[in-house]
Parts: sequence; structure tokens; C-alpha cells
Amino acid sequence: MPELPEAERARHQIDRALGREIVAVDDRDTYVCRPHAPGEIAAALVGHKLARTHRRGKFLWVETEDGGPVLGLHLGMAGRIAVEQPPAPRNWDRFALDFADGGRLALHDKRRLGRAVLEPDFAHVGPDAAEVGREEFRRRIGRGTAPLKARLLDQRAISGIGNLLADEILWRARLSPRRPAGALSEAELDALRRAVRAATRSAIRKGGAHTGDLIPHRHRDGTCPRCGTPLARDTIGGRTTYWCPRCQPG
DNA sequence: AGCATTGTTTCACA
DNA sequence: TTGTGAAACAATGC
Repeated sequence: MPELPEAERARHQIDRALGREIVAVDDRDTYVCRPHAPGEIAAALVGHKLARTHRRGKFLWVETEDGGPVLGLHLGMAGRIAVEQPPAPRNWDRFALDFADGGRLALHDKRRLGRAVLEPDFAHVGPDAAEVGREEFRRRIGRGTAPLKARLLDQRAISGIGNLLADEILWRARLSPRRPAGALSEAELDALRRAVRAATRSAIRKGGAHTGDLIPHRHRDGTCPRCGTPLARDTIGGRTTYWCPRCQPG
């Protein structure tokens, strides 16, 4: 599930747990908590209270009160954040904080590609896709020979766009996912940025990246919801890509 | 059985 | 050196 809209939703979940004292931490999953050893995150967090949540793209982090340790979280391919008062015991809770009031914050993740880490480093993560300014967007996206879709998925360029959102954005902007990123005009880059913001905000409002207009048609035999042309399908940027060959030529 | 998957990182190669 | 693309990672569902 998780792209930028789901990460934003997860951030709101974490907000519900602010101010409560952490009394226990389940950090036993050494893959999700790598490179930390079991107990390391627990030792750092127990006794602290979560103070403030942040998000850049799909990356989440939480400050603790009085300048205490920072906890970084990532939902990976299938993660969710759940904050529950009477903690419902669940399978697939890969990481969890227990609070003094009996509540629990859990990273629920069937796959184990989610991540919990202390003092996360975002030096290599680009600006948030919904916040990036026009000039910086032109500079970071409109360069190189990589296909446009691959560039949108590159979290070092801008962060937050995943496979579904990328297809939705390119369809809205009427741009081919195969176009070399550096070949776009400034006008095309500006239009693309508008589509990024519009699709992202719409997805946050509606509840997820899967709510896009193109997404229900993203399957073999799918047709363009705008013109009815059968959608093209190929692997671009390492991911399965659907687009309308008529609306998005090139 | 085999392949695909809404993500990220690492490695190989031009 | 830089940029790009493929593979690895873990686990599940079709």
C-alpha cells in the first residue's frame, strides 16, 4: 500500500500517541530494525515520550521530548501503523511501542520490508514531492537520459512517489513514461509538477494511492478512462507500468 | 509452479 | 566518476 499518501496517514496515526510515556519496545525483528541489535532501540526509547512527527516522502520520523532519541519509521511495501488503546494482538507486528496508559503503537507488516531505526539519516532523500518548488523540480527531474517514470520513482530526486502514483501522475500530465527525463521542456516540467501536486493531494484526501482515476484500469485488458484506448504495459524503471499510448504518446 | 508485488539498497556495467 | 538498470531482500497472493 504505502506511498506518500499512506505515509501521511501513518503520520496522523503516530500523532495520536504523542505525549505518552514509552514503557516497552518490541525490537526483536533484526531485519526490520537493522542494523540495531535487539534491545538497542528499546534501551534508547524506554522512559521517553513521543513529541513530534515528521514526514518527507515516504520516510517518517518522530522526535521525543526534551531532545531525546529520534525514531525513524518506513512502511516498506506493505506496512501500516496502528495505534490502539486496548492493543489488539496481531500477527505481523514487526515493531511496537507500549505506553504507560496501556496503548500500543505497532508497525504491522506482512512482508518485512518496513523499517524502524534510531537517528535516521535523510541526507540522500530528495524534497517531498508535494512540497518541492518549481525551480528545484525542474532541476531535479528534467535532466539525464533515464525514462521519466524512473526519475519520478527516484527518491533521491524527489521523494514520495511510488509505482501507482507515478502512473497516475504521468497519465494526468499526458506524458509518456518512456520520455527521457532530460528531454522535457520547461512548460512540460511545470505541467508535470502540477500533476504531481494534484494527484498527491487528491490521493491523500481520498485515502490512498489506489484512489487515482487510472488505477482501476491498471490491468491487462484495461482501457484509458479518458479515451477508451487499450492501455500499454511494460516494465519501466524496474516496475510494471501502464499508460495510454494515445493520450501519452512518445 | 511460477510470477508479480503500492519499496529500498546494493552491485555491475557502460 | 557518474548515471543507469538489474538483482537482492522477505513474504504473500494469484
